[in-house]
Amino acid sequence: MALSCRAHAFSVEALVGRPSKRKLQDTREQEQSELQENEGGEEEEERKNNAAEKNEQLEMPPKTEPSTTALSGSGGGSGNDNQLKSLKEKDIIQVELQGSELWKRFHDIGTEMIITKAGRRMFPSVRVKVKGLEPGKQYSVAMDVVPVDSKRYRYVYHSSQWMVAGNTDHSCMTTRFYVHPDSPCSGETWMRQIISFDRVKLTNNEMDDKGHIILQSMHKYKPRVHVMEQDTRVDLSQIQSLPAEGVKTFSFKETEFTTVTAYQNQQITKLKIDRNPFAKGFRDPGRNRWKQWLISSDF
Amino acid sequence: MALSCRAHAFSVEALVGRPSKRKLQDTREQEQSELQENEGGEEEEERKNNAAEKNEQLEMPPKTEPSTTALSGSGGGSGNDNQLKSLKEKDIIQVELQGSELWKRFHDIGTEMIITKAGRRMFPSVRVKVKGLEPGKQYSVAMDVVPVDSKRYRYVYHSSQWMVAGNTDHSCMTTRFYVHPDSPCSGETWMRQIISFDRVKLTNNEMDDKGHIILQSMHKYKPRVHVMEQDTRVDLSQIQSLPAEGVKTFSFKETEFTTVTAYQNQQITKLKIDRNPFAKGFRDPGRNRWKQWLISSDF
DNA sequence: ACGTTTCCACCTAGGTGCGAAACT
DNA sequence: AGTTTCGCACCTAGGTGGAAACGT
Repeated sequence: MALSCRAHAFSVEALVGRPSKRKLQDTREQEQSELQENEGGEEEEERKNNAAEKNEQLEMPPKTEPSTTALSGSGGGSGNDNQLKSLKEKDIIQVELQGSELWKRFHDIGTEMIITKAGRRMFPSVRVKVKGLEPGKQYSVAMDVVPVDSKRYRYVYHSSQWMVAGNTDHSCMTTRFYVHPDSPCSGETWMRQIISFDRVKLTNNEMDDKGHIILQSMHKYKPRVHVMEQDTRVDLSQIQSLPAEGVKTFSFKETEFTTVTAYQNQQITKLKIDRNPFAKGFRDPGRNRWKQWLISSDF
Repeated sequence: MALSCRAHAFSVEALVGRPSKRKLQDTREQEQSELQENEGGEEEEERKNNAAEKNEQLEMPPKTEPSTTALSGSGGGSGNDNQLKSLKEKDIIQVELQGSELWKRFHDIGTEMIITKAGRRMFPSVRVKVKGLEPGKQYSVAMDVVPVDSKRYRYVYHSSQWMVAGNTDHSCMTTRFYVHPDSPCSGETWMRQIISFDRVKLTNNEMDDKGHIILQSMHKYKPRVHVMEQDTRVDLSQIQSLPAEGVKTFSFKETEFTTVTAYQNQQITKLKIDRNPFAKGFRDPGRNRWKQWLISSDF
């Protein structure tokens, strides 16, 4: 493996599968506000290649909640609300998405993320706050991106909508895994700071050797955040799959996105330009002023 | 303490003192050059850049040694030569300074490092290769900067020399400690890469809260590299002092420097401008061309 | 047609020494 | 007089989307 100690992205065959909690599908919106989609780590490894049978049609954009928190009980599956409330908050690992307002604005339009051969950052990026860790215990925090379904999508301009255009060819799909550079770190330190995954890069290059997360274009994905107990002395730079135990997984509906190599929906382009500091050059007023400069100055 | 998990610099009261192994002081330089050649089995790969060296008109080009290696026996400091030679190389942690040619060129003039309130990087920066670690074991690698003596210095222009100008007032001296961001990491991974401390910043602000290394201006210092066995589960972000055991410390004579807030020796300035990519704007040819631009163009 | 790649102007972010000003 | 600070022009390094070229 050509990854250096801090390359942070690793192949995880075992995680390829999509979420199989189908009965949550329609209630997912509420879960976002109450408990998000928490996927208990323990039973993740057997989810391999459940083909996505249905879900062929697009869904209506969900209504947005102001802030988003995901809880994790002990076991795995999203426990129910009452049960969770009966536990002390300290005992429950809780992950709160930062910047969820912006995420929701994108989500309402239909978030698109550009992927390139060299690797492209996400905007918005995944940023979370964690609560309920044991202060003295060591944890690692990681992120990956998993398919939402096995469909290929196509953007229909005249209706400004994404339509199913076929099925995924599961050729060389290995899910990579970005370990947050601060890992491992004490629960106290993790909880004191905002955990940002802004350096994560997405690529469509299946041969990528820079440790970026490999995705297929024109597919729907969602990022996931994993909080891992680090009591055993495993070297994260070496492991090939998630530890079976002591892993809590969180995801947020509003962070779902469709991969593209060029933006399809112009509203997305506009919002990106408007909010991403690096795109400031494309904000309107006085654009192309330099051309007039060029005209008026002679060499 | 306001340090985040990866701020990497920590107060270490226990390390405040100046080096006490005085008998090694004068022989250290020989150790450097002798040891780099002995048991010369597998360190041949680093000989690449010698030919590319262009020598400026400055001082005589020093007969450049390709690299500088320091060995560590069992104890804390640099063990003695004979004893080391009797051990197998694999059992000896060995740290080789990268870029020692450049360091030596600065050293021959009298290296100066600028320190600022906001924090200033070092140039050259400390970069090392480590050998002799146990591949599977976990290590952390750190750097600190310790006084060479308790003297205050002054640069005498007409003789181009640094002269003792008084003694240090040991007021608020706490040695800080920069833990390499890859820590902790397996010996295998550490040995596979060049370990660079180029993000280290030096400051003269005793109140610094950004984790930079705090130094006093007009004093002589030397950087040290520490290789720490990480078998115990200590959180480096929390510790206040170096572990007593399992730490090997290395330093290199040619990395000594004098702290300044503005360069004193113009030969140092010239060499910095010549070699530091960020100072390219001060390299001579066509400098100030933009002014003529300004004159010929009218607004 | 449609999707991808490449190059580019335009940004952010931040590391240089300079030189004037300020400090002591 | 010797040091330190600050704003600055000039860099490196790299993240944007546009637009044209390039597949397929």
